[in-house]
Amino acid sequence: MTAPTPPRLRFAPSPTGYLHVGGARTALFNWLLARKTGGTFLLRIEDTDKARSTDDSTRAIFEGLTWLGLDWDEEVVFQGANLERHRADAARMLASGAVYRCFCTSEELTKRREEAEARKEAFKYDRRCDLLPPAEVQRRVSAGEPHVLRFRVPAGETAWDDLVHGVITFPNKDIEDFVILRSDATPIYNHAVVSDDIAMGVTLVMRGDDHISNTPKQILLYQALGATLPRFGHLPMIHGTDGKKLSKRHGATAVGDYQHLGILPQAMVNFLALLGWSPGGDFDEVMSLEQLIEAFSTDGLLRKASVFDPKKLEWMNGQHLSRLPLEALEPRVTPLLIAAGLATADDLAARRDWYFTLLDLLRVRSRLVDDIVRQAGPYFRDTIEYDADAVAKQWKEPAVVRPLLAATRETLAALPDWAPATMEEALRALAEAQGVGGGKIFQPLRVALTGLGVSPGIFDVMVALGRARTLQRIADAEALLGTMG
RNA sequence: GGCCCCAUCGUCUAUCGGUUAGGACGGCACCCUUUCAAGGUGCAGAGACGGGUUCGAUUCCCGUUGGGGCUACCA
Repeated sequence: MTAPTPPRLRFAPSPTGYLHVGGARTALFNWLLARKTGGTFLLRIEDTDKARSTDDSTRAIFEGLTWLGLDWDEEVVFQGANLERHRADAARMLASGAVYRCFCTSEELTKRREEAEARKEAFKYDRRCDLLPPAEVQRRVSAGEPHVLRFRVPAGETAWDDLVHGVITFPNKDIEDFVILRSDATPIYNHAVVSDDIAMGVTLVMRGDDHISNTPKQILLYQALGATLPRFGHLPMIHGTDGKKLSKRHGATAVGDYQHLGILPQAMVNFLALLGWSPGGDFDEVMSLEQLIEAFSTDGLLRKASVFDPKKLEWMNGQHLSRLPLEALEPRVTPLLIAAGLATADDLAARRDWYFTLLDLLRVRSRLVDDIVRQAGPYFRDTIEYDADAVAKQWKEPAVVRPLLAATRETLAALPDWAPATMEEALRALAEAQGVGGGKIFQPLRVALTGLGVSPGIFDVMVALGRARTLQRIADAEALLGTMG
């Protein structure tokens, strides 16, 4: 036995959209394995389709990976920059006889394909150009006739021991002589991938299930190029709730969408990791990136496609929201608070302790980062808005509520200190003196202080608000109630 | 159509031949409680079907059915 060499892994997205959650999960598994084994995680942008590739997409991929915390170890490789090597590799295979020139135009091919389909036959390139006499090939090449390079698929079968599926075998007769170089001398996907993976020294190719049928072609290419085969592993797809491949019509599918929805990167990564992978046995599903690395193993990779459940993602996010150290949560919330016009960076920095206490209060009742911001208004604004439903329910009888609030205000104003225990004791005593239950005091008070029917515990609210503002809010409410009676 | 992959509660999963088939999300009920969350407890809910192999199959094999992917001079 030799000591296992740490693998060189890569994530190779094409910049034709945004970073899809499926792609993000593929990247994550590659990254986790690299971090777990001391291997190397590489990033390659497959921009050979110039018509569809955009700089925006490339940027979205970088931003998405960075947001998720998936860093890559070497300089990003842009596939488009390797054109000359792709051509040289193709030329080598032409020289060795592994590929041949094909003069069939795509129009002809399309026509033949349609005819075959009309006859309900499976279309496969018939190798007619491989049968051309060498002299004719020479003549047409000299005449400058456009042509592609096709790989001559040998007889036999192609198989590999897939990291997640075990042995997968394809009879070569089912693989057509595929194009590797277009007539404009640019490489086709499979060829560019193999050429680059060889050049980058990739030893383990982990990618989506949808690439299984590309793998035998790529293996043939490795062999024709005389290169050492990497290990292959095919991850199951992620489906929408309807069981179909996740796509735009399922709603948010880009990781950027979730970032904007208020999902934490920790939660996204945690959720994605558990889609198609399980550490096995009993375990706490809420895990940090570090814990994921620790627990990760290719043994736990599943074969079945999984359905993306936004509900569970939200739950997962709520868990992370509550468990994250406040120092780590703060930078996720602060920009949103500032953007909402509730506070300034200086203000928050100046009362950091107060701010952290408030965050701790609000995050328990939040699933999304935005939920925190949505609840924060009453603690920052000078004036509050009254929720109509809350008013209708808790201030139903102004003539009763108003004097109770006045008594509450006076009781609070007379308190020796501004501590929850003191407040509770005094207000419960007040309730008893008034012959009402605590709720009759607390609920209208909540509306007076926050304008809302729901909030953190009322004493926590008063501490967060401070004595002056609390008393002022109650006085404001009394005045408002006076106009309602 | 051809080739390939897949198959445990609605969803994510545990189980590596012997379990009352366990957990999580979601749902429902209850508890806690000044509201809402959080938390706690409980309930409902699964081995697609048919053959084998075996003393014994969710688990191994074959078939059927169902789902998915690929089938370009896209990636």
